[in-house]
This record gives sequence, C-alpha cells and structure tokens, in this order.
Amino acid sequence: MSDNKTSDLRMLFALFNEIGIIEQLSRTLFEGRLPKGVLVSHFSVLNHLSRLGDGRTPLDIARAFQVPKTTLSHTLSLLEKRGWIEMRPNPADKRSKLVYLTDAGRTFRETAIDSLAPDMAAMADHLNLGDIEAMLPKLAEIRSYLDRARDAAGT
Amino acid sequence: MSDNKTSDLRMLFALFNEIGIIEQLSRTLFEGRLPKGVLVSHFSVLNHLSRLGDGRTPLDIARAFQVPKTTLSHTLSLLEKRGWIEMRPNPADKRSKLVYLTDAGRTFRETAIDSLAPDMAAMADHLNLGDIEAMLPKLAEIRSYLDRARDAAGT
DNA sequence: CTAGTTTGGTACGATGTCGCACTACTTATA
DNA sequence: TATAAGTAGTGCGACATCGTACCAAACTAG
Repeated sequence: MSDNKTSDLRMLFALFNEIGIIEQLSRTLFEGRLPKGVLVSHFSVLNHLSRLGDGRTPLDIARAFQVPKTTLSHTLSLLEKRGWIEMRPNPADKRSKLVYLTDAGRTFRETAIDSLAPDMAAMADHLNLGDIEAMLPKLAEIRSYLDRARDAAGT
Repeated sequence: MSDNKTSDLRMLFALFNEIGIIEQLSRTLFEGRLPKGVLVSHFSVLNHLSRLGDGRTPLDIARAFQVPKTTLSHTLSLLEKRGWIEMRPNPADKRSKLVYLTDAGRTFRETAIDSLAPDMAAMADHLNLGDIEAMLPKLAEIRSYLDRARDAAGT
C-alpha cells in the first residue's frame, strides 16, 4: 500500500523533473536560433496568433499559455515596441483590447520558423514521431488536469 | 513530402508547447504549497541531493538540471543562507566545492514532500499512471537527444 | 619547469516573470 | 436606476534567471 503510494509519488516527481529539463533544454536551444533579445515566449505569442487567429484579447492569450496576465502584458508591450503586433480597442468591451499581428509580425514569424526548421528536421530524424504523436493526448490530459486543479486550488 | 515535413514540425511545436504549459502549471501549483520564498528550483536541488547522494560539486548539479552554473550558484547561496546545505572544500580540486545536505535541509525536504503529497495523491487518482510510466522513457529519450543537440550546437 | 589553455566558481548587470495594488469598465442585484 | 461585486489591463517592486567577465586552480605541450 504505502509502497505503491511512494512509488506513485516517485513517478510523478520523475515526470515533472523530465518535463522541467526538457522545457529548459528546448527553450535554450530555440532561443539560440532566434535573434538576440527575442525569447521563446515572444515567438510563441506570434505563433499562437498566427495559427489560431489574431484579434484576441490579452487575457485570452494569457489563459492559453497559462501565464499571469502581468507577464503577458509585458511580453505584448515588447512585441508592440518591435512593431510585430498592434493593440486595438475592443468594441465589445471598453476595458479590453484586441491584439492583431502586423505584416512585420507575420514576416518575422516565418523567418523565425525557417531558422528553427533545421533543428526541428534533425529532431524529426532522430526521434520517434509515432511515440510523440501518441504522447500528445496524454500530455494534454495532464495539462487539463493541472488546469482544473489550479482552479480548485482556492479550496 | 513537404506536407509530412510541415506536419512533423507542427507536431514538435505542439509537443514543446504542451511541455511548456505543463511546466508552468506544475511549477505554479507546487510553489503554492511551498513556504513563501521557496521555489521549486530550491526544492529540486534538495531532492536531488537526497535521492542521489550529496557531496557533489555545484557543476555536477547544474549539469543534472541543465541550468547555467551561474543560476545554480545563486540557488545554492540561498539554500546555504537558509541552512539547508553546507559547502565544503573539494579535497580533489581546490577550485571546487562539495555540496552537503544539513539535517535541517533533510528535514525541510521531508516536510515539503508531505505538503506536496495530497496534490500528488490526487493526481495519482485522476491520471493514468500506466500511461505516465510508459511516457517516462520516451521523455528521457527526448531529453537525451536535446542534451546531445546542445553539445553539438557549437558546430 | 613554464606558458598557454581549460575548467570550477563567483560578481555583476540586464531582463523576464509574477504578485500586489490600482483604475476603468462591466455585470449582477436590489 | 443605483450600488455592489467582478473583470481587463497596467504600474510597480521583488526577485530568479542567465550572459559576460573575471579569478584561481588544474591540465597540456613544448
């Protein structure tokens, strides 16, 4: 009984440990390919807007990445300073804003993807993509659980 | 052909995206259970030393977590300030130091694990541990690949 | 042995992250 | 409609992370 519990606990620790290290390594790797001063968090926002459509509110984006809104606010201000996004008023809610990609933003995303592509291609060669595909729904499930647990954390 | 490539790329983006969000959520969740001012990075170091044995050099530990040595140096100084670790000279290399857990450090680790246990237990109830167990070697493989890619990045 | 190179660790500065507090607006309630 | 409660976004301060530069010790080559 308690043996099972401790082994469960060990396994979960191992999981989050691996995930933490992979996050660390992949972030460092990708940031090494991006122009100086551009972080993965910046690219991710541009990519998100491009893939899922722009015209979203900052809070929508913050929730998508599960980061505090103040963090995203900072990121957006940098993206705007670089001319990659544009903040427009939200006609539906005067407190709110809508985030739009500029042409420069779309262009930057494309070139960034191009500079990441060789690494990605190498990964695709060396890793088992079938395994990764199979893993994605399991990871999404873990993500979703943590998301719910976070909401319940006020308890 | 190029369709496959772009779908591979999409899949890898999705993977790192999920991993980033899970890292984010789990870190926030765990840090909410730790005493104010104690971060997951601190706990992880104590846990590492306890599980794999202390008397390691800072650089060993930095490599284990794949963080820059300056980051670990900062973390260790905080742990030392709290009396949870002890830095002793390395008899084998006068430039180097060895990191040892103190009794207070071991005790803190235990209580921290206890305070994390309820969340972990809930996860163990709601997640499929078999899936996670199966995922661990795949994640380790990805980690290992990224590790090698990092070393080759100087190329 | 000595000079040049490599390695372990730290100091310092820049910057991203994030909690707190606040304002402006919206929604719910009476 | 008026008042209270909730929500979107930002300013600010604290601090972790990390790159650069540096020192001291260890290794390597001649």
